[in-house]
Amino acid sequence: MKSNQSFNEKVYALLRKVPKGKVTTYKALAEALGTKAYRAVGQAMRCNPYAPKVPCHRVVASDGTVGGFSGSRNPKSREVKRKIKILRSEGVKVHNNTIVDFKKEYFLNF
DNA sequence: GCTTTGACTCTCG
DNA sequence: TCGAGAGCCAAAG
Repeated sequence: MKSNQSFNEKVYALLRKVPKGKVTTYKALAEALGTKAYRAVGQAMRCNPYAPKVPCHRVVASDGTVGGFSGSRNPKSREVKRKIKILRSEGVKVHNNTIVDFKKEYFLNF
């Protein structure tokens, strides 16, 4: 299998598979790709060339905490806050930077 | 082509 | 229960 698309693009593809109102984790994405590059997935989000197509806000930590990137460290950015707002709009309940019923909304069946 | 970093995760103390 | 360290892979310099 040749990697025609870059690793990040694969992540975007999987992330795009995530239905609306559901969330996933970096681990799930990495595992789905057949690798353990959890961090590589995050890096793809960091670039996030496909902003609307790649809902990085739907990606959370394995613990279900949204914090982990520019949010906990930069509360002033409150960028995460906006993402949380979107998640709530999608139907995902988020409280205290954490996904409510995370396991319930956890989507790993790509 | 090697080194550094990174929006992570897991295990040990 | 919380904190620190190691491991893993990939992209960028």
